[in-house]
Amino acid sequence: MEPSSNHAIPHPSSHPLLSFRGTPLHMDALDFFPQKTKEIQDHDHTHHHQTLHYHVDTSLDLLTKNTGGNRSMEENEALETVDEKSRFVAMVSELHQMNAENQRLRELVDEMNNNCNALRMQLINITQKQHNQGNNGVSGEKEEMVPRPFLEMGVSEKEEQPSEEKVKVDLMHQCKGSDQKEIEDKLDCGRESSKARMEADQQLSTKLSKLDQNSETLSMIKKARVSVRARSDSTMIADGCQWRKYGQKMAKGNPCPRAYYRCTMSSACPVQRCAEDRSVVITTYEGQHNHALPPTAQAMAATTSAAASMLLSGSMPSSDGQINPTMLQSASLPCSQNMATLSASAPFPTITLDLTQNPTNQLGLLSPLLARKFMSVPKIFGHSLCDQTKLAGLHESQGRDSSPSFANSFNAATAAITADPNFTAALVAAITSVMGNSHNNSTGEEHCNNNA
DNA sequence: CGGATTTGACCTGCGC
DNA sequence: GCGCAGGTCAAATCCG
Repeated sequence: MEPSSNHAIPHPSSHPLLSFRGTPLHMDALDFFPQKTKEIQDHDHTHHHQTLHYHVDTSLDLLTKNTGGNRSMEENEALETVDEKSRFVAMVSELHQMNAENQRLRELVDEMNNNCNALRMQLINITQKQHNQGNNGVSGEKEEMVPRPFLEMGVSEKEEQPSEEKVKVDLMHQCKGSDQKEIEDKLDCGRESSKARMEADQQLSTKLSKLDQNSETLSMIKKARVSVRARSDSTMIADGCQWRKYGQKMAKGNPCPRAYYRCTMSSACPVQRCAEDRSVVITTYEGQHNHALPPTAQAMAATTSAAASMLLSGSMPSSDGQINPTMLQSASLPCSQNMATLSASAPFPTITLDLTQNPTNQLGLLSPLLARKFMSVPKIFGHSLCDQTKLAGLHESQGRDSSPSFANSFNAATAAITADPNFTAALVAAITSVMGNSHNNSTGEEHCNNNA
C-alpha cells in the first residue's frame, strides 16, 4: 500500500484500513449495511415512536375484530393486552441475550484490533531492519524473496471476512439493542423523557452516520484498482511476477480480447485482471499478493501499491464528509495529469498510470521533487517506470541475469525510492492532482485503451 | 508427460 | 423477471 518496498510498511496510524488521516478506524466502528443503517437512522429520528404505536394499535384493532365470540370487548382487550405484554417481555429477554452476545463480539473485535496492531509493529521493525541493510549496500547478497503485500490495503480479504461478519453482527445487535431500549421505554410508560430520547437518537444517528462513511471506506479499500498503461510488444507487462492465463474474453467495444491472469507464485493469490492491446498493454491490478515477491516484482508492486494507497486516501471522504484540504492543495501541481487518471465511472475506483509517454516528457510532467527522485536512482528503475517499451525486455534480461549486483542495484533502487517519504509525498501530489478532474478524465472503461 | 494455454460453458451482478 | 456483459471454471489442446 505504501509506496514503499519491504522496509516501509505503513505505520498503524497511517494505514488506510486502520486509520484515515490520523483518525483511527476501529473495526467495531464499521457499518456494512449503510442502507439498512440509514433506514434505522430515519426510523429512529422521526418515526420510531409513531411506528411502535401504530403496530400496537393495529394489532389490537385487528384482534378485537377477529375475536368477537362470546367475550365482551373489554375482556378481549384485556386478554390481548396481556398477550402483547408477554410478547414484549419475550422480545426483551431475547434482546438481552443478543446484547450479551454483542458485548462478547465487541471484545473479540477489540482483541483482533490489538493483535493486528502488534503484528503491524513487528512488521515495521523487520522491514526497517531490511531497509537499513539495503542502505548499507550489502554486496553479494542473493536475490531473496521478501514478504510484502502487493496492494497492501490492509488485511487480506480472507483475514478480513470474519471481522466483517463480527462487525456486521455487532451492528445488527447494536441496532436491535437500541430497539430494545425503546421497547423497554414503552413498557415503562415513558419513564424517560422524550427529550432525552431525542438526544439519544441523535447520538445514535451521528454514530451510525460515521459508520456509514467507514463502511464505504472499507469497501473502497477492498475494491480499488490500479491500471497501468504501457507500450509493449508482449501481451502483458513482465512485472516480475509469474502470471498464468486462465481466461480470455472479447470485451465489448474493443476488438482486442481481454485476458485474465492469475499469479502462480502462490496457489491462492487473488490478483489481476489484465486487458491487452496491440501497442499498449493495460494491466489492471486488483487485490494483493499473499506471498513473498521477488525483487524484480517489487518496483511495480510498490508503484501500484502507492497509487492505490493515494487513490484511496485522496478519494475517500474524511469523517466530516470533506476531502482533505491538504490533498486539494497538492492537487494544484501541474504535473501528472497526463500520467495518472482516475476512472470515476468504473465500478470500483481505478487509478490509471500512463507509462506510454516518453521518459523525458514524463519527467517533465512530474513535480521537480519527483523528477529528482527518479533521476537520482539507478537507471534500471527509471526504465521500468519511464520507458515501458523496454520493460518486457528488461525483465526478461533480469530473468537471465541473476547476478547479485543486478539484484542488489535493483533492490537498492526500489528501496531508495519507495521508502522515501518524499517520494511518497510526491506521488501523493501527482496522483491526487487528478482527483479534482476525475470526471474530465474518466473514460468509463479502464480496460479499453486501444491506441492502435 | 506435465505444465501452460485455449475456449466454450457456466455463474453472477447489474441495468432495464 | 429477463437479458447482457463481465468474470471464472474446467476440459481439451498445445508445447517443450
